[in-house]
Amino acid sequence: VTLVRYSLVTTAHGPWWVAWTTAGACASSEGERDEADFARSLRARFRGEVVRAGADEAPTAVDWGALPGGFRGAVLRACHEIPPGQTRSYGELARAEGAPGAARAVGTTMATNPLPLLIPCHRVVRGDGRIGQYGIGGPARKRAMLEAEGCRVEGWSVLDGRLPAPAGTVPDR
DNA sequence: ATACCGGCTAGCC
DNA sequence: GGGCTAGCCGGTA
Repeated sequence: VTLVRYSLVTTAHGPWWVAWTTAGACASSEGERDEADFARSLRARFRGEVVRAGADEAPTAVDWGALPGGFRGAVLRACHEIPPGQTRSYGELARAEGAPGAARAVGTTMATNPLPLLIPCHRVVRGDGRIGQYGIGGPARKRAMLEAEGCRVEGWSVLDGRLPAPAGTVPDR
């Protein structure tokens, strides 16, 4: 019987719902979403109590046990390590997992990211530098997020995915 | 088993 | 640079 708490947190990329267990964050959703809808989805996914808590209690740690394992879990962990202001390509993540042809599967994994922002799937772009797709808000949102983190972007492409994050770059979440 | 489906890529105009 | 194609792979029905 797990206790899941949740709150609406203010982030550098707007308001987001975040839910967490004692181990860390376990679910997230865009802040525009209806609260009852989010809470309902939590009750469907996790057995036990779901209660609202204060935003200041929201963790930055991830409850990896509540997330998918296997290939997807490994890719999510790799994505989690991409620093702000940097990007990696779908193909790079695939190669890092020893599955060099699985770029497209990485894309699918990003599209079903259970913790957007905390697991920064917006930092995963196409191999040719183009921004690629983004589930919530589309490529325009993805571009805005990358720019907000200090990535140099021209048109729909990132110029350098490995620039060090400028001073004052906002932390994850 | 088997047949799709996708936040992709490499190759070729 | 752009546009198109076939190939790719993990996940899901």
